[in-house]
Amino acid sequence: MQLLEGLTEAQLEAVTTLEGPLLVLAGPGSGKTMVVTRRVAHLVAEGTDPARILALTFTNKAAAQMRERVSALVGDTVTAGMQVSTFHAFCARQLRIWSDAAGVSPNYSIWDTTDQRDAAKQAVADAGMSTSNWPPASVLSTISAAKNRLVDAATFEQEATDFNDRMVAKVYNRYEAILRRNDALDFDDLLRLVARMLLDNPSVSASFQQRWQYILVDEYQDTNHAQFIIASSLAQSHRNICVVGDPDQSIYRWRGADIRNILDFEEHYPEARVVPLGRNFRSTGHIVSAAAGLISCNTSHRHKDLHTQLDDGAPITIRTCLDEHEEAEAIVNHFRAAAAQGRPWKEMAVLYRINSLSRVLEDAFRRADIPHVVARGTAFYERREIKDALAYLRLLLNPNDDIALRRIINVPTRGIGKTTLDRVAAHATATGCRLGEAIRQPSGVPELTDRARKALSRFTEMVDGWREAMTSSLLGLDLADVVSMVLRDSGLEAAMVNTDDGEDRVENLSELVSAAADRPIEPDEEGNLPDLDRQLAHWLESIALVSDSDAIDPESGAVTLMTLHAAKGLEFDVVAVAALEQGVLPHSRSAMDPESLEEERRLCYVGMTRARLDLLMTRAMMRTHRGLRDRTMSSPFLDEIPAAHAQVVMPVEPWQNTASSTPRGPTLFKVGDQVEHPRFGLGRIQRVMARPRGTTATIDFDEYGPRTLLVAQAGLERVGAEYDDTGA
DNA sequence: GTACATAGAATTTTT
DNA sequence: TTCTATGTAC
Repeated sequence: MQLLEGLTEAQLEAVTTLEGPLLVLAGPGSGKTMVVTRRVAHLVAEGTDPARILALTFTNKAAAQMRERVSALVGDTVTAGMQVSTFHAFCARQLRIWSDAAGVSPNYSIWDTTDQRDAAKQAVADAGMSTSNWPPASVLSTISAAKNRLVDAATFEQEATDFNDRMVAKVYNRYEAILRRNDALDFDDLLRLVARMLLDNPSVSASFQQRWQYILVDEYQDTNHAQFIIASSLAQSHRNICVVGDPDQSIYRWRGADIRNILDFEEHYPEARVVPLGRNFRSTGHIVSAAAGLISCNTSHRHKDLHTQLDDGAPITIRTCLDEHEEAEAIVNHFRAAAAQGRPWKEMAVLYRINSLSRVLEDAFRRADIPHVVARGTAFYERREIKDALAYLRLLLNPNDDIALRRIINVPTRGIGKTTLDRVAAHATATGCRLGEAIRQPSGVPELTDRARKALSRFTEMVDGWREAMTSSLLGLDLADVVSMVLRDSGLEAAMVNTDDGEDRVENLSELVSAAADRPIEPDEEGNLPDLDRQLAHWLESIALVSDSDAIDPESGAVTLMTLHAAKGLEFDVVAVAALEQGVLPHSRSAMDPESLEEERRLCYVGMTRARLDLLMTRAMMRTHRGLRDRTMSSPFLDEIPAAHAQVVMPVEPWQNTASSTPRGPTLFKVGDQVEHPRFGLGRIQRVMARPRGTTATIDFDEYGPRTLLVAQAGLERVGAEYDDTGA
């Protein structure tokens, strides 16, 4: 049978073990995706009803990929019945279906990180604490960790022993109250409430287990406690649970991932079959050995090393550069050389630890005219006008969502300013009603001016008008109609027209309308089309759960720039990992804690193992961060890579480049001079260096940014008088 | 009530 | 560097 062809013994075992608990330990490049998809296809081919299969992943992209690959094997009529979903999307959907059992409104809002921070900030203030001593973001991360362990506010308060936890407990209580009052859930709630429901409600749990008889969990090493509870509850009776993962690729500890879930799988399921896939089919020998050498420095690394039967290939390159600009240039040149040998751009990627590094790299690729995309799927939905539009829609579904309400009640300005809102809010608090209700009764608030009352009434009429239009079967609106109606009536669109970048914004808004029109409409469990409210809820939900890695399009024909986290699960012919510096990779925030340092090492390992043929690792000796230029120290990880597999490249003539060391001789240029270049136009010299091929100057061009050129060949002209200030 | 300016802070990764 | 929050002028 075709499904079982060309597999190694281990892979075959993983594909054909259909019943009972199964742990697949899949090293990078070990054919994990192929094994998983064939196993699902095999399950269906053996007569399992696809509707009984539930596959859970971490990203939408992984879910889409799995659905696609299984379809390719068994046809999409079969996969249509299958549930392939991310944990969060699965939970979000189940909570709308089982809202009564879970104790939430079916129209609940999902609050994103910004909304959460606003709520936490308010909670800190309500608790009488100062937001400077208790930064909302840090309090939130403690709360998030508690939620992921299924510890609610009351339990957290009971268990809080030290001062810090006791203070956080006060915030946690109030934060939860705010969420509840607003019919809002944060990301952690989605998992937590489903886990709680499965634990506490036997009939719901039974119904879930009846419905899905085969559970598959991808990236199991990254599951947190809530996800563990969900997966094990689902498999409780039939124990048909297959988990796939690799402890060496666990990189989400900071988000509550508990590596013990995968390490202790055999304890939870003593009858489990364990299939290690350690042979790498992806990368050439030097790359595999370099990565294996690095990961062997982790004390948590217990499994057999990765190995390959492919050729050795080329050693990896470890390159030290002078600064981030030269680093970006080195990567560009490296990629250009690979392209000259016939490698397509889409088979190349630059990986970095922190998003802020993308800028310099992006500039370099743009200047070099190389097609490139930065993986930032959430960027579109973070634009102000889009967030505003979505807030209107959220409010339409959930009138109790104060954060949405406050965001748009005066956008565009309609005379409902801070004073008015404060008065209404004070009144609402005093009378114990919600803000959303209070603005509907402006006459009940004595402090308001007539003008403010009128403005509030107009706002209410507008929203009510939309609701009516939505429920009117006569109009027969679809979701895209609703979106454009809101954009038009709210004045959001019209207000854009006169702003400086108005055209782009109007375009973004119409893109949002197209997105509403193009979104897939899934029929519900009974095969009926959901009503407009439900469609809106599903759409907003899918938007809330978009991630950066969702934007990666393998067919785009461009170099991909992304974080190391976003790169998990992907592979490329040529990979550059940038900024291997102390404090960046490993990140400075991991320095205190040995376990975090190990996670940074795993992150580096994940990055290295993305490369099939060619791996470049770079670091800069100087780097500008938050506007400050600093010397850097090399990452300890570079020293842990076995020398036999790496070729080390150092800068040719470092440190002849300070302002005082202007070379003597025929050079007419020195640091700070304004010069003109025939192609790049005006710029200012930042640096002059003696290099083997002649004197070079690094010039910050007004139009093209910094470039390093050979003075003898560049045809530079000095412009204007000499300046005393160097402008730097 | 609104728009602009200036001071100050900024946690890395993400559902 | 870039964003945000707060204060000031209209």
